Amino acid sequence: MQAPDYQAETAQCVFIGRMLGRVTDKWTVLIVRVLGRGPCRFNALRREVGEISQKVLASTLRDLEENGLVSRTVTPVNPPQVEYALTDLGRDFLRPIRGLAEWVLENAALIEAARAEYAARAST
Amino acid sequence: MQAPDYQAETAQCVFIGRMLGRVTDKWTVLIVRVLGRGPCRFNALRREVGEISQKVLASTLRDLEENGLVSRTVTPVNPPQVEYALTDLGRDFLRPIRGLAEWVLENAALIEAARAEYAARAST
DNA sequence: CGGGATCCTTATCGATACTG
DNA sequence: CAGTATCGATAAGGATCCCG
Repeated sequence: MQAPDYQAETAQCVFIGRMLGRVTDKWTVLIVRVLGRGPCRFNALRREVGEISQKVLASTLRDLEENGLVSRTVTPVNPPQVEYALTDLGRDFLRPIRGLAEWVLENAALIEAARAEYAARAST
Repeated sequence: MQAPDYQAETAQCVFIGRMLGRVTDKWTVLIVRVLGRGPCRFNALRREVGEISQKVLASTLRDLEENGLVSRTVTPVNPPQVEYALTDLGRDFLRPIRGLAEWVLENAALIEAARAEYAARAST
């Protein structure tokens, strides 16, 4: 027997899973981290982040904006200027992300060891 | 100018991003959560998790095993019996995951509000 | 400079069928 | 029961061109 709210919990987890999915793709973490150091414009962001196509950067930024983690400020000058920055929510989001990041870093050796052992077992 | 270890930090973040990617697909969180309640066999796991194909379940479990978060114990009886369980590392991993989950739940309303506002802006 | 539109290439997912 | 193998659909990612 399980707790009565098990189904609700499952629904929550699906919701969380979706949010995690939105938030944890390959690039989101990198972008949030760069923006954590201060506002940044599109192409500057692109250079800082590394090997990302503008399409993916644009769509990732749209997602972040849609979820309220990033703000987008257009200054209508010539040439156009668009600044991206973390919102309060986005800055707050750095906290759990850092928690996860720290965990990964702390346990990187264990994970690598597990992977090596797994590879060894597989090739035997 | 930036801190001298910025490149290294970037590499770290790419590593973290990869780990996050491994760890945060649609199903991983759900599976880890179910296993957090105790060991479970393949088909039982499949029923508990919900709408998942055995292919995806199998490959997700392989990934988790490869990263050392889940153990796989085969008991050679008839019919075959395979138990999956969290390893110590996997149990420890619940901590940051829960941190993230809590953050998502705490801020779900804000995120939904941001999404609603964004949608409203877009349709205008 | 900051993207949108398009096309093409790859992973990913799911369903079905088959094995020890 | 616990998977692997195969196939088709679909989504994600990248490259390129173009426009305000």
